[in-house]
Amino acid sequence: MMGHHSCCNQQKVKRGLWSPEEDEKLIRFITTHGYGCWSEVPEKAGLQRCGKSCRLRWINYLRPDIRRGRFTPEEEKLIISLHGVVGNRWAHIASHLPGRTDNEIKNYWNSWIKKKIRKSTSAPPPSIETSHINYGSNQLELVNQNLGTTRAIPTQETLFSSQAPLFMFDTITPLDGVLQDSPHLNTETSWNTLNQLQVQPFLPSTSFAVETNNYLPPLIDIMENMVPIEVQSGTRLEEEGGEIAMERLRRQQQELNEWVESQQCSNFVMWDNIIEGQIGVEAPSSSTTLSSFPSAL
DNA sequence: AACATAGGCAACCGCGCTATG
DNA sequence: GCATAGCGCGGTTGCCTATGT
Repeated sequence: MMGHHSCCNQQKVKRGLWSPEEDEKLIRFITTHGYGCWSEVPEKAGLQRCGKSCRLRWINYLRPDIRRGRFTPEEEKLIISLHGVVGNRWAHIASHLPGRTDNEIKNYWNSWIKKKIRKSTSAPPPSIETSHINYGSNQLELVNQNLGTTRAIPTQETLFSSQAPLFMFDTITPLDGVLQDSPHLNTETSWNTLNQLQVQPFLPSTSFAVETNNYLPPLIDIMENMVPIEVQSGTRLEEEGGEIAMERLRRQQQELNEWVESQQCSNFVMWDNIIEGQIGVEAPSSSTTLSSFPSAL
């Protein structure tokens, strides 16, 4: 039996809460040596913990860029909105909130949702039937199947002010390197609500948000057919692979634009953001409508 | 004041994926 | 192709504190 978690099978591993001394040891070790292999960290750092525990402690609590304290209303809205789209994919949601961990968001959601459910027992949320969205249950199934999770249809609490459903997805591979030199960064990247809320989207990849009047199986198809763009982070256009990736990106963009046009979307926004703030993308004050959305990169 | 209960949070567990040999 | 190890993720537990009785 493949030694399940042999890292934790050692006899003297300590468990439970971390003491300040242990924290200090871990911080000192990681900040001087970094972490290549977590399983080696405890021994080298002089800790009676398993590597997994060290990793968790570092990721969720000790790392310097962690953001602690209460969630802001903006963060809360973003979480609610994202949860409506991707469901319980906490790590994915966390990737949109710089400095927040999946664990923190999950805990927050679990507390929050309990309250919400309790409160709403007297006034249940509108059912799908009462919303204006028109789609068949088979389509819903299709979407859930394709996207892997069952999710709420986000009608009530999306970041957008309208009642149209919001869909959002990321390209599979980070594009930061390619986009560094891309003219596309000069487009009217738009995310009105985020801008209004002064939330800086902070994603590991290019993302699209589509607000539609219709339901979305065609978009799912596009997503399914998207080819991962594999370019090392930091690759520039003039370097090997840059052109090809850019071409693929253009093609994807075009497909998406075509689809958006065919769907009479009420709104179509797209934003980029770049890891570690290498490039800041300023969102304009108002959302770019389809008609003014630049079709070319 | 003493106890019970609920909520918030940090940490753990087990599974699945990936890399390596 | 198989075995193994490490890591990341989502679900879950359990401790501590605040609040209620």
